[in-house]
Amino acid sequence: MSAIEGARARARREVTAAIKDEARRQLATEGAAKLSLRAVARELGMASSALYRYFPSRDDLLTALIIDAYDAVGEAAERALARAGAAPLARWTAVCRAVRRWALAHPHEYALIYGSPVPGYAAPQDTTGPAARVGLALIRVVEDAHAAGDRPAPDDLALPQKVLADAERLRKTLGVRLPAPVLVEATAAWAELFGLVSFELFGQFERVVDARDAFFERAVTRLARNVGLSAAE
Amino acid sequence: MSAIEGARARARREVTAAIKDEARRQLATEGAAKLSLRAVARELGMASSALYRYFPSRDDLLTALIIDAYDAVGEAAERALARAGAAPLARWTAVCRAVRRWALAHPHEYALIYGSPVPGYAAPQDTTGPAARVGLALIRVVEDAHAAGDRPAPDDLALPQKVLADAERLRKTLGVRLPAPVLVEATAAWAELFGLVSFELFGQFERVVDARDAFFERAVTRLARNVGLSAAE
DNA sequence: GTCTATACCCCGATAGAC
DNA sequence: GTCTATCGGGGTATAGAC
Repeated sequence: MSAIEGARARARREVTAAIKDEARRQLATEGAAKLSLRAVARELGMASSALYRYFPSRDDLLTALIIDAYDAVGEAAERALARAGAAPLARWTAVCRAVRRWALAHPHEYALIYGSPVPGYAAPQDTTGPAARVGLALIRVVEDAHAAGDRPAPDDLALPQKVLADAERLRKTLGVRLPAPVLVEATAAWAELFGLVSFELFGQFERVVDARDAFFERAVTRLARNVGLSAAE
Repeated sequence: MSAIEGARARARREVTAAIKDEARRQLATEGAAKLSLRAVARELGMASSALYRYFPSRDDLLTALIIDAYDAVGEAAERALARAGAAPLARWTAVCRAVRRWALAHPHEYALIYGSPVPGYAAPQDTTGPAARVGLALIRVVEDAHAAGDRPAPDDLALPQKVLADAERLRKTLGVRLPAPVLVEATAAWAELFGLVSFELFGQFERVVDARDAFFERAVTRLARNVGLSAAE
């Protein structure tokens, strides 16, 4: 009986995976806005109505793809961090590079999570955890460097009360051990990192930046400096 | 005769404008990927086939919307610059603020040009001119500041040959009078600025950054410093 | 330049048989 | 859990009359 249950569960997992794989393929050709259960079913040789046993609606399939994508880029970032050495700048660069590499390898999944919101689709709460993973990896790098000593953080810019309040809240909810000004700087660097990647992926660098690898390297080194990690170590 | 021609031309311009207005409205509810000539025609009380006299295909309408959007944000940036005073940092911030303000006021047009590419749509060459306007406004700020003296540009980061070559090419094609390292830094700041705006508009700051205005202000001040503009002046 | 009509496609979601 | 059939929409694009 439990063997049968196991077989059923496995079959269900496999079909679910096949549906998501095909949906990801269609993300590339049609885009998230036009993701269609019928087209997925057609390609899989199933009746469209059968898919509703796996995903109760189109939006649920979309949600699954979004969570998977956040998890994939988050895992890429975390693995890069685990493989990196001890030098703070090298760790920072490793995470940034991993994000860009994943994005270049999965442009349509990247667009799904970091591009324009899909009209009519409202992200459920379940995506926020996976969505935070890259940011947390970056914070961890800065945190470690900071814990290892010195690094007075170039917080010579004015820091308004409200921004400070955000940072303090984040410190608590995420358990970050980092001075608020540094956390603010890290948050900005997080957004700016994705600005670089998005511009490259979404075509803004066409006829502007050709040496993409080297340009990116240089830019994230600057971002590292903004959060208090210097090259000289 | 020429009065008739004038009337005809005016009518054509007006209908064209009405089509684009309605299309922009639909951008908001359906997104660029689902922009539909039929729906536009229906809303305008025209037969769908009549629209083909104005835009030979859906993609041509899309192109018109894209060019308009680039021109609108570009003009917002340029007007902000024209109104700004002489202080380099203030000028930089004014342009950044204008971009963000326009984006917040026109989120769907912003998504159209800075969000995920529309699948199956290939941007024609005509968009590159308008697309460059914001970047050029930013460069002009740095250029003026640089021409006004000092500002040794913190180019203490390594600058590979290939990146230098890109910068030199840009210097020539755009007629920029700026040392290559500074131009590289400005290009990165340009992408990073839109990273900040996109994260805010596309929902990544949800439950992360609440004090959006102040956070943005602080972040673009940092970007200004990255391109060699300091607060102390 | 606008219309109707048409060819030929697409979709999400559900009902009910097996 | 899969199917067929169905409801009730949607779309691009063209032909040909006016």
